[in-house]
Amino acid sequence: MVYTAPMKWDQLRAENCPVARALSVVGDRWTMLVVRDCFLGFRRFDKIQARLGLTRHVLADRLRKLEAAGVLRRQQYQDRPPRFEYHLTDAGEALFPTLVSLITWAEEYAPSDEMSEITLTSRATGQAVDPLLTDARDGEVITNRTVAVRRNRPSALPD
Amino acid sequence: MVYTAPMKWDQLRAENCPVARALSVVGDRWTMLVVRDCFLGFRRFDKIQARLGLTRHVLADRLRKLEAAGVLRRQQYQDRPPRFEYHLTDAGEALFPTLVSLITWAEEYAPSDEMSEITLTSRATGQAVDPLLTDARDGEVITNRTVAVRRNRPSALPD
DNA sequence: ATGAGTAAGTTCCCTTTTGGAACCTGTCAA
DNA sequence: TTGACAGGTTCCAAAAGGGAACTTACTCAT
Repeated sequence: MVYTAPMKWDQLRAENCPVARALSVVGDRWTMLVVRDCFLGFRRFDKIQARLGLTRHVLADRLRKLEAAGVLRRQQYQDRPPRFEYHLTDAGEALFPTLVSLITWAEEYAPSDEMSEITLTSRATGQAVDPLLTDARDGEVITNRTVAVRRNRPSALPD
Repeated sequence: MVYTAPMKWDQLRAENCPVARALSVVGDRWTMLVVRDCFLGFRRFDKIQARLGLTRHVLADRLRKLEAAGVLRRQQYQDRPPRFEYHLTDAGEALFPTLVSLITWAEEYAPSDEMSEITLTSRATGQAVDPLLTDARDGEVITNRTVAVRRNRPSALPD
């Protein structure tokens, strides 16, 4: 068997596959939930920790990594003692479609008996939105049937 | 402080938030990479293990969980000894927009120096596609500026 | 018939990560 | 001066993960 170097999680960001690189930033168990709370407007350590129920040092670690990855920006809102809020950067806000696609998937394939805790509404009309992934060039719907994920050569991964 | 029950990872699927429910299925470090390989047509244990470099018992565990979640379906392709392939179900194929949004994000915000290992091309034209999330009702582009993520009451999580 | 190869796991041991709880620092208000 | 608030850090025990070997049940070339 032709053996190619295994992909270690902590060096995933150097990988050539964009999926691996994205997951090296947001692929952690808690990270997308932290990002969700930032989109919901929760920006402070204690608030996010209480909402998510993760331990404080894991949250501190995730916030550091998200800041290092350029997804969050730490913004001081008081001196003495210095206190910070975590704001989404442009890169962080660009995760919105990912968050939306997770919501859309769960509403259909992992439903809850109760009413969902969050909804997506148009800021212009206030109406619920119905997210659909399309091709910007011609407006065609993007699904696994209409679009192919293809591997390019050369790849670090086995065929 | 009003304390609400912390969210344990293994009971995340019972949560009321669709993001949490989606992540209880695909929020693991390796799971979306397994799904990616299924979209690329890699369906067998050894192949996926060699490509991802994760340990065999972790892969076995993830495949079991993805099957239990209805994302993958185990399909026997030979008897004596019985051997199986892992195929995406409808729920699995419905993760395509999530995968695409991760790819799109990484290409812009976590670029690699080399050419990306995978690309998205139209099955009809063979051309590269330019994914864009829109509202199916009126075709408006969905971003954090045009669409609000809102919390509904009642919620299990603190305000 | 013998040994190597294929495929899909399981088992073992050790390291890393996480969970849970307490502690620390600086400030303000009662 | 005691307590609350905010954002961490530190400690220990438990859980998850990495690495490698082992198992089962075949096939195929020597």
